[in-house]
Amino acid sequence: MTAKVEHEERRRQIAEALLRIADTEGLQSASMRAVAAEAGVSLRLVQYYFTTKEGLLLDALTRLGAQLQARMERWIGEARAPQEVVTAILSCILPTDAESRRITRTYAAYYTLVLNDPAVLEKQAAQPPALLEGFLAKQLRAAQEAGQIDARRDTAVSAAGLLAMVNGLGSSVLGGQRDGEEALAILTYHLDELFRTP
Amino acid sequence: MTAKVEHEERRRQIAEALLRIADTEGLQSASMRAVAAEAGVSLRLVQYYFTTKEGLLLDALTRLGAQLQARMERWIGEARAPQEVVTAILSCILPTDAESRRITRTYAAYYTLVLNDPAVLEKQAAQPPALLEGFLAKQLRAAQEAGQIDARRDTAVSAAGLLAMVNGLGSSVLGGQRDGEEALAILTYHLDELFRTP
DNA sequence: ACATGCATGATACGGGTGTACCAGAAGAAG
DNA sequence: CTTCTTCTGGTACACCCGTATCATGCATGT
Repeated sequence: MTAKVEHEERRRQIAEALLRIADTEGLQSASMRAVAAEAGVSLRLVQYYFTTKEGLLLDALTRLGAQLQARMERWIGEARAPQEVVTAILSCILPTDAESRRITRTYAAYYTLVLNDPAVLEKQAAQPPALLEGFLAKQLRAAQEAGQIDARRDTAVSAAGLLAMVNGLGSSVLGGQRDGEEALAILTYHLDELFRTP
Repeated sequence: MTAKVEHEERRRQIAEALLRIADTEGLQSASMRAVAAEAGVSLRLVQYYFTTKEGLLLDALTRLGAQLQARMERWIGEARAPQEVVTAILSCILPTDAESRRITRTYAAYYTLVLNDPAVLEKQAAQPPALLEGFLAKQLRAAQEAGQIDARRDTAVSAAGLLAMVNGLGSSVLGGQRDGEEALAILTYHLDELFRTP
């Protein structure tokens, strides 16, 4: 057979074309024909590799999640101290550079789609945020036990609040209300506030 | 003539039909025909009162903004103390009851639309958040001068952070990650944290 | 009473959508 | 060499979209 790698490679090529369109023109502009044109293949091929549009959307979303996770791991790097890890995770989500801007924008595009699609994408997409929040809370707890955070703080609630804040900051950046630098400054301010033992 | 009030009444009726659809099925399902059906009028009428779809979208967005502002003023009520005002404003945005859920969902629907429409809706929609943030910052500053907030806090940055957090919390509620009560709890926790003089 | 203008209804048009169908290449298996 | 599976291209279908057009009602101002 013509090797399975080529098959997967094609799928990747097409799915990434979808993501590119979702980033630049929004998901509603990502028709099958537009994706095919962007990927440089025929409409039939898109149909062949992903039978339905929903399949394509789902696959692309999975890949987007993988990209974000890869970025996070890259940003964490060799950081081991909880404070550094938390800072890395949170600030790498903010749309400060081209890559994060792209990822955030595309996620935002998917967000609206998920809102009005009962639960089709639910199982696929609803887990990362919950897992991430748990991981974050664990890091904060570790920092707290190391004496870097006031013992009276509730680490779980703090983690949820920080994540929500980063999310909201990202929205404001995408909406053009402020730029990435300002958003990052706001985040670091609150992180400094948290990591302070009186 | 048949009185201008009827004209405006019709516009309201149609625009609210649009908002109703945007809430329940998303903005992408709000076609002219669907809006007409929802409002119980003919397609031609929708065209007549709002010549173009963009006009309808814009008008409905303006009304949505007015609804949110009315809700905020209602929630502020007779509260005058800065802490109460801030708490009221922030918590009334969270999707905890039917009305706020509706408003938040509809705003979210518009958000994606604004992201990929260069600047058509910009002037119309980009001002409220900035104004609100300024107002919030002013309230925090007042509370700080009254000694209810640690003097070392940066009120402007805190206001921005809180607003972003509420925004993010709203998204998580809409996404089904947690319910309104939990979100409110997270918000109150951070407010209590802020309004505390060591 | 008639003409004027606003309000409404029915329908048509061009275009874009997701998906289905049919017909061939190309290469492996017998 | 033939046969069969995997892959690719072109095209058609039914549907929905926003908008434009034509025609009619109906109340009013003179």
